[in-house]
Amino acid sequence: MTLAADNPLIVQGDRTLMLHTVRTLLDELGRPRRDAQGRPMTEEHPRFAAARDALNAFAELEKSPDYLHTYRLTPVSVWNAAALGLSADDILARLDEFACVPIPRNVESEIRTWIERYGLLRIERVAGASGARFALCSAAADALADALAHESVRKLVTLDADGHVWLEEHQRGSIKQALIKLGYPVDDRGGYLDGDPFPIVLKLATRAGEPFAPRPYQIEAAHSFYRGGSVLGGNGVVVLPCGAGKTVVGLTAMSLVGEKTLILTTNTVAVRQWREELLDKTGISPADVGEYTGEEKSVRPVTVTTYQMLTWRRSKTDAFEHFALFSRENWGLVVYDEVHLLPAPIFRVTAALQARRRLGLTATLVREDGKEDEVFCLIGPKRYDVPWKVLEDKGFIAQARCTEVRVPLAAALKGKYASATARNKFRVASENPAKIRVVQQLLERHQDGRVLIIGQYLDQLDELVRHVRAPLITGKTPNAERERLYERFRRGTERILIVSKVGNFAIDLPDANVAIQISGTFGSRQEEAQRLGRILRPKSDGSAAAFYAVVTLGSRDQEFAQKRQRFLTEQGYSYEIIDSSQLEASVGA
DNA sequence: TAGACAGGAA
DNA sequence: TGAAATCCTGTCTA
Repeated sequence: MTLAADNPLIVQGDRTLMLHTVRTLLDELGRPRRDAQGRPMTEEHPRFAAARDALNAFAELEKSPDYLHTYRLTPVSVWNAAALGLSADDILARLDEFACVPIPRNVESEIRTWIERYGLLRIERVAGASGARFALCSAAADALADALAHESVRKLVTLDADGHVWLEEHQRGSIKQALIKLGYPVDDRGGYLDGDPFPIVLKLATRAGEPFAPRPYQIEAAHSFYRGGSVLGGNGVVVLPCGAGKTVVGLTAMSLVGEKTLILTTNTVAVRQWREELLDKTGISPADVGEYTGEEKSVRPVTVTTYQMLTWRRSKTDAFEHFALFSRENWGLVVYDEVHLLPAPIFRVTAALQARRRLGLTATLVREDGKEDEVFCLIGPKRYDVPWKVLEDKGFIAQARCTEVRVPLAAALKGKYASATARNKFRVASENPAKIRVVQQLLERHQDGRVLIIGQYLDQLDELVRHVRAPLITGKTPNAERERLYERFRRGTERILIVSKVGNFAIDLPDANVAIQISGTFGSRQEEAQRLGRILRPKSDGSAAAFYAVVTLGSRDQEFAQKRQRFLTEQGYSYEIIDSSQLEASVGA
């Protein structure tokens, strides 16, 4: 089907894509049908879901209000598609298939240019008498000349009399960074050093005696990364939803590489979880798994550490003391857990590590700091991605119903809101005391639910504790106490937990099936995804999970809630919007 | 020698 | 846009 007038997509000259989510129902005479109140009736656009899934591979969702979603084509979004094997014709065919107006010429040519640029410049390893050398080359002489016209590139290379362009091995990363800024994503065929061999086999049963095998998509993801060990594989990012078992993808990749491995994580809880998983699901002996943290600094064939450990320094001007870990062993693979959080200094070391295999794992490739291009050129392209909804359909993650509950601000607080500075408006709206009543109603609705209540402001959470009988966990709660409360929640002794931002990080509460978010960070898409992820572990009875975002009606809070929801909307989740009075009615009924 | 806690960094 | 949580190291106590 091509260019049908009732298609849902408009491609605009500024590279934005507008996608209609609904269409108006018409009567036999072609007039809008109206409901009892005389309002035009709508239904979900029949091609919306298919279009959304098609666009997901090469465009980024920007805005998702009710009726019209906006996507953007960016160089990185298109290069990721190129790395997945899509051609310009594939992309244009998909746009054509869903468009209701012609695709602007300039967009077509830009897509072609971007796709052509992917791999136009290559880094090749050239064997020589005195060891391997690395050359920057291209089938297109003018592209090479264009790149060399920039000082940022030329200062990193040497030219010989024959016009060959040579670079030092350790400059592979820097040159790729410089070139991607110029719009040239380099195809690095320089290959990898072999790390010290360290065979890793996956076990067929966990220590608890339960059968274990990676799921089909986990195996596929690991193979998409490794690709038979050729120079075309061996680096890149695997994107999987929270709760879909990214660690197992890491373990499978490690077993394919079979060399000493360095694993980088965000915090010590995650370090322990990786260690547990390694011992539970692989044949590695406890003596071969090292933990390199504040408490213990052991370096073993498989070593797990934190980003903070590596980026620690005495003062701003001192050196990064623990960077040496990267060269302490002949690592064959470096795993970057939660790669969307990778801090700037780690990019710097990674730039010098281009001869090591690198695997990035994340649930959300979007970074709020816009450094997607650095992830792209230093870790690698997106190698594998499964839409959340697909895993949901197959039962690997729980179904989730998302609801946004809008609560008015009491008249007494309207003045305070109006007179607050722009930056305080968000907080005043976020801390709307009327949200407490909503929480109580939601708790009534889910009387048997295992509920997490998540908030951003400690004052607000303290206030909530006075009305809802449940323990509160914040950053100040000692680790032992946290563990005790999590354990009580798992056993069912506690049915409700109130958590601050600690709830964003690795906490493993498989039975939680209701999450109520009463406040969140300004517009963090990945935070919203993490929070939903907390309740996505499949339930033993196969039941659905419920996610509520409680926001103040018509306020900054509501605006930012929409921004936060963008990522999940892109994944196919839709938020039902209700206002608090409806909730009152439904609970009463 | 473990644990608790303060202080600094990003 | 700001608040909160994190981690590390170093020091103190028992």
